[in-house]
Amino acid sequence: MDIQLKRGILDACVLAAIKNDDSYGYQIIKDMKPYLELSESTLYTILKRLETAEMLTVRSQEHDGRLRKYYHITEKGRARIEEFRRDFQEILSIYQFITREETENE
Amino acid sequence: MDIQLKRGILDACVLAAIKNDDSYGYQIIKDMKPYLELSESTLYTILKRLETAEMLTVRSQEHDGRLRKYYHITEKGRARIEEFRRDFQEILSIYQFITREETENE
DNA sequence: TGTGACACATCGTATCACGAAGTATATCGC
DNA sequence: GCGATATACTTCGTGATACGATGTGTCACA
Repeated sequence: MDIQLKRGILDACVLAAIKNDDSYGYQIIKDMKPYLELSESTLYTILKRLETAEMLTVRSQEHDGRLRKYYHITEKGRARIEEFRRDFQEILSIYQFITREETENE
Repeated sequence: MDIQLKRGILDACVLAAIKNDDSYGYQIIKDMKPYLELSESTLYTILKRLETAEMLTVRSQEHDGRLRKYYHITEKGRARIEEFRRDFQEILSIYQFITREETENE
């Protein structure tokens, strides 16, 4: 998948991954894998950014002697998903523009 | 529109704007305006990049005493549009993932 | 004992959209 | 004739950001 195309959906995608249940980095990667592959360095960068933007909150919790950081979506985060949904409607009309075939003899 | 989301479609969009007929910078901006606003600095950067990538060719031509650079799409350019079309199918399924509502009581 | 899964972190790099500013010509109103 | 506006292309600097490489540490299993 083209990197530039990926860029636009990553934030919304990560937020969507924790939309229903809190989750942690490693799990998020596994959940998204069927749809979209992303490396750990990329994900943690995104999570940090979303935290700074107050779209999610973090809580550390030990699990089998290993640290896990659970991420919880905020209202701002949900709003971000909604914004993505709206933007995507525009994208769809641009997609039509890009892929339309020239009809008749103009 | 979110810049990151825009990034992914810009190249394909510009190529689509010259897909049927050769065109020049100023005209391309006007044609795309109903779908997508972009500044001159952005467009010319993209055109240069697409030329380097051999997705289009350029020919200078004088018009009313002013220089115009006409851009012509190549086979590689058309292939790029096709690639976009394929990638977009993936994007659609990710869109489903992002926007799906949790059903029943899980 | 070592290999692989789990889990998170940091650093450097390359890509890229865009605003700002510049150059130059043509047209139109006053 | 003069200023404003449209046409047309260019260059520079900056900020955002995905990702590979690399590192830290734990746990399970053979």
